[in-house]
Amino acid sequence: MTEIKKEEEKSLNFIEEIVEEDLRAGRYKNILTRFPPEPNGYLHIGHAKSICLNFGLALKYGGKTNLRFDDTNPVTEDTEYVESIKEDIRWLGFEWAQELYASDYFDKLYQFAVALIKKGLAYVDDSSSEEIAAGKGTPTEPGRDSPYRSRSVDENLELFEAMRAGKYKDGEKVLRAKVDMASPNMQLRDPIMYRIKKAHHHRTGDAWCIYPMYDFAHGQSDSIENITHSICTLEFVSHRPLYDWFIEKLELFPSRQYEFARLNLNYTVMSKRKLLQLVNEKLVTGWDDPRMPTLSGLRRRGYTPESIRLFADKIGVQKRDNMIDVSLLEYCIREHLNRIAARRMVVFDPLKVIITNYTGEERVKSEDNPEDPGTTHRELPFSPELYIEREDFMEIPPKKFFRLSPGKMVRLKSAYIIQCDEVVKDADGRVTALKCSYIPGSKTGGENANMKVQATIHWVSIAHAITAELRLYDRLFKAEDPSREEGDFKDNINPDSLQVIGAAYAEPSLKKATFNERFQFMRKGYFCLDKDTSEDKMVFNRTVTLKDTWAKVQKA
RNA sequence: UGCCCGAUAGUAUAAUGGCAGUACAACUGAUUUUGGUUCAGUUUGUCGAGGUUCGAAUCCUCGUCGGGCAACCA
Repeated sequence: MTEIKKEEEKSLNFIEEIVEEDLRAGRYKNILTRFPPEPNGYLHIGHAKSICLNFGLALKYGGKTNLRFDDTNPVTEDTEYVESIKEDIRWLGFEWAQELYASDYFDKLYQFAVALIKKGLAYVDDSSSEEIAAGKGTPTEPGRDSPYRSRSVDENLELFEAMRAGKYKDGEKVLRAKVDMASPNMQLRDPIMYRIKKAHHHRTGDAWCIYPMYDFAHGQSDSIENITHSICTLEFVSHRPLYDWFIEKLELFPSRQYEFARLNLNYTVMSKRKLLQLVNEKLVTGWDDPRMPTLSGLRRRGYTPESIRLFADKIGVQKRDNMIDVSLLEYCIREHLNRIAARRMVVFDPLKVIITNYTGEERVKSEDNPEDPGTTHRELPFSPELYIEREDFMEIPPKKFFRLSPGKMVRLKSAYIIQCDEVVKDADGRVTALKCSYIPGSKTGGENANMKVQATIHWVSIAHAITAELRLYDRLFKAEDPSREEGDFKDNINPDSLQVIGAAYAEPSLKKATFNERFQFMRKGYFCLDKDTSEDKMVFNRTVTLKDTWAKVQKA
């Protein structure tokens, strides 16, 4: 009940306000949104913002969302991308009403173009692209009319048909809208509607050699589908008058365009061009490299759909430029993983502990998740030879060091309290082992279980441990805003963004890990199995570290 | 030097002319068999100058700053 109340009290973003007003005024019975990716790359966290907005709006107001591929440029697009995009949207947890393609409308769009020619609102231009660019003027000076601007309707009809029939080479002619070469809005200076591209299209094959431009495809596609709210990013604001112009002149369903600010994340690049460069130049292993901000990368890294939806919800929707702190994303994934991840013990950098007063072997019980009131438990083998984390011991501890040091006691998680009696070193003075004694009865439920010690550390039994490769990730870029730095953005790549631990020692229960599971390696972070796992080697990715206040204390 | 969009703590985001609030981050402290979690608390803000008004983050004017627009890309 309080949950619902909270939901009601939450304020609306500006697009929700528009939708509610439209619904209240009875402009639409139901809303219809669309997510319109171009299938020329993989989806990233920025797209997730748009997906959550478009699908979330429809869900909230009882409408629907179409998935429409904006496939009007055959040279950059491919079905490989279509498939990955569909997979990513489904993974995020959304279902589209219809799967559509701008290329579904090529015939219709051609008819629309003919209609505009007949109205004297479009013309074939023989100018070269350089001439057209020169004729556009600049933002501060008006453009000049093309010499072909006043061709007759009949001539335009004939030429456009010839364009379609393949009589001209690429670049020889274009179809332009006749709007206003002197408009202060550059988008309105007779924008190109169609260009010649003798290229194979991933869906229409070689049926067409002319392809509509974005501006002549997007709004019309929206109209054909009866999209009520066409939501895009801010760089299209200046296109809106053109969007409306085509719809008005063609007398189509009046879809309306609304713009919001795209997501920027610090220490991250988000442009498709730059991400493609990282992949092509092998600076990452692929689109799904766990350091990439792509949805496939985040998925492989161990991010959950819930965490990304939470993130999208928390960042909100506005029109001002923003730079979101990655720590918010990290908060969102920790928030989810803390609730669902099974706790396991894994030693990254082993230091041998010999418990001199313990013989034999036993199994100790440990809860899988203390956050879960109905948590299950597992049994861990305990024996006199253990590994603990090397960083959990210091021969000469600084003031605030709570862990093991000579003469000090710590608890071994879910097992006994031990005391360090002796430090074993090799010839170089490096600590090779610790001789400790355990406190009998200090195990959970024992008579000495309530003894206070300053720390509880994780451990594994050497005889029972299994090994696994661990991949630890850090931010891919050193600079907060890599694309804003001087020079090449790639100069700001963090050389330490990947750290591989070839063989960490894990409790044996991890042998049964599956790809869907999420784990918290206690005191070390959240992990999931990587697809590189094979019969003879398990590989885990660190999704995110735990919050580490000790690390902060150390730095200070 | 044209047109358009925008400006609220470090970062985001509310307050729709009436007490500037929330989250993340940061910092205290409590709890804790994870230096995790949880809980309590602290610090930090309306871009500037005028105007309208009993009252302005909100409306108006002028600035300032940031962003977008001159692809046969989307």
